[in-house]
Amino acid sequence: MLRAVVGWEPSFSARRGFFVLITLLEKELRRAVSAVLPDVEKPDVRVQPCQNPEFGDYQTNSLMSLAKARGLNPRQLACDVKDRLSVQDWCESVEVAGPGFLNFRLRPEAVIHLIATALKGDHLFFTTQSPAQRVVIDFSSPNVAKPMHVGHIRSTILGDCLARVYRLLGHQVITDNHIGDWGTQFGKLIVGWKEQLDTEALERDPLAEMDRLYKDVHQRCENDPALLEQARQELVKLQQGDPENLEIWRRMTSYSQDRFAQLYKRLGVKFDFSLGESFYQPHLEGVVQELLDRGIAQYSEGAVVVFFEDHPELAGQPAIIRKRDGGFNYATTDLATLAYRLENWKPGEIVYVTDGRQQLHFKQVFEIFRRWHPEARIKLTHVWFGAILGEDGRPFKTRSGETVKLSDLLEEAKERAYGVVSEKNPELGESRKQKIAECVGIGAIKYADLLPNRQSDYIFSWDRMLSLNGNTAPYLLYAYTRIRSIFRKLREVDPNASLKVQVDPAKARLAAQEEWVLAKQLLNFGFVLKAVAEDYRPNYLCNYLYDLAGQFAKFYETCPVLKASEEEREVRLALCELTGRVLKLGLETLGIETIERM
RNA sequence: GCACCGGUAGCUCAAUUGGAUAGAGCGUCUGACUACGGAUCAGAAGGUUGGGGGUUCAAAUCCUCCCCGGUGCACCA
Repeated sequence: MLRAVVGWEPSFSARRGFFVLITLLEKELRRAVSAVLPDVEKPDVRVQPCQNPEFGDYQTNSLMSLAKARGLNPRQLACDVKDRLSVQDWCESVEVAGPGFLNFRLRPEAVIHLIATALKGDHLFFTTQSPAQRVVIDFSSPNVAKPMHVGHIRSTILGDCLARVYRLLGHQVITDNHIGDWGTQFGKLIVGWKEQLDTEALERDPLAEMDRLYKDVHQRCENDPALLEQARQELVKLQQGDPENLEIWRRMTSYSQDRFAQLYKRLGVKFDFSLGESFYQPHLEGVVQELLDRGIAQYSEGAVVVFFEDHPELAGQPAIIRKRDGGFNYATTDLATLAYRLENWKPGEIVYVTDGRQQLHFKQVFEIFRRWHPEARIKLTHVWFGAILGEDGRPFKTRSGETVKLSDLLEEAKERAYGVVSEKNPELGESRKQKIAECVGIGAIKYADLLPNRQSDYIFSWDRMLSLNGNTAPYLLYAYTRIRSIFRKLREVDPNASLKVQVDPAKARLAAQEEWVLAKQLLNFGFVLKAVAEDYRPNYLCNYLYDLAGQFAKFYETCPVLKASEEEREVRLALCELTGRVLKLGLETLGIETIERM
């Protein structure tokens, strides 16, 4: 590896597919650590960008924890490892700093090389992960006969985003919408349907009509035991396969699915499967019996229950898998679902995206499943999120106190975005304004949802999410349109300019500070995508894109592109082009569509 | 009562999970050549990270005890 540098000739060809310098450095560091400490198996070494450019471009802190764990002098270890490193292809210096940091300073040639190869389309600063995994992502899960509301939006947007990230990184993703299409609510719904269905209203807005029926019967049941009993009877008949009730159920499901499909289309969300709760009904009896047979479950107070007395966190909180009346509940369904997925799809991981209130439920289900299938090598992950609150800090509701329907929310987003676009850019044609409003409005909602740490509650604010300043979808979309505008203008300024931007790595220089900073930010795209996948946290990507857009804005202010000399223009156009590509792909990965003008 | 999650600038949120000087936006104040889209950019002010104690080279982050808030805890999903 050590060799004289006579004209810079990268050895990347020997490492095809590695376009993330951090990954290369980590690999080389692991090799060096193993050389210094031969008994360390697969050392856990992580490299990250320096937050303070004075220290360098990348740093590792891992040697200090490694030294600590082994009672070594951390600074000495850092020096030893440094001596064994051969990273001169990519770094012009490696320094030991402080108690044992290792700081790397990148060679400009290496950065230029990555810029040039990215322009050619060889990569976009990330690599697919290997080995590829098969991942099932379970999200959205609306209920039949109820309108989707804000409660579903985070699951839908977060789950869709995670699916996109995993796919981008080369994993095989199966998305499955576990629709709530079976359960006790159908007793009341069928009573309402038979008694007072308004067919016109049903045609107009089926979910609103079914919601009305349910609420009406539900309310009357409060002080009408006879009606409640009637609802129970209808439910029993449905469960026993009564043709009339089954037909009503089918129609309700069908109406709901149509309506869900409209919303998903508007949101750009797709599912590979929509296997609802009803799909698993035939399996539930067997699940309970098997858990009883194996001694995992037992009878208690007439119900079938699983206890976790030896489990510190779950002790005293049993899970019911069959009710005293013989009915099953959602724990049973989730267990049957898990078994089905394991057997038919053989995934390496299943990710459940739901709100935080279901934490206990999934802990129980996962624990039962591990007892039931101790041999299964599968990672089960509950990706949970906090609530959406109104500006008063209480659960997000309409003025009249109703939950906000998702379709209304999307429509309002579009209207508000339309207002902003019309004000800023009144000369645009009507259809273009409509298109922009749709993109900006939906994008703003999605972005506002993905930006906060998913585990915290967040306050929903139209003004903030639609602002053109700050960390918002409109700001990022605007940054993208400015880039596109440069390329439109380029053809006016220089009709002969090639549409395909290229740089000559031998001649190109990142002379200005702003160019250098921007280029290095581009390089970190892959690092961030990986972090998003590891922690199931799209907000890392949001923050990365916001930083990228901010660094582009500074570059744009200080480095003229079209007015620059030909030599300068080449590399600046390259930075514009690649920033545009990363912004576009990054936003797409968040589920947000980009536009050329706004 | 038990369990889980949170408390960071006036407000809304970050902080690559133990790293170097805790960062953005809004709001407040001051600036920027007629400006490749000003829907922008630069700068200032603003902090004992709820409080105490501990662990160590290093703590918003880990341990412990309090205070405050949210959520969940046997037949709804």
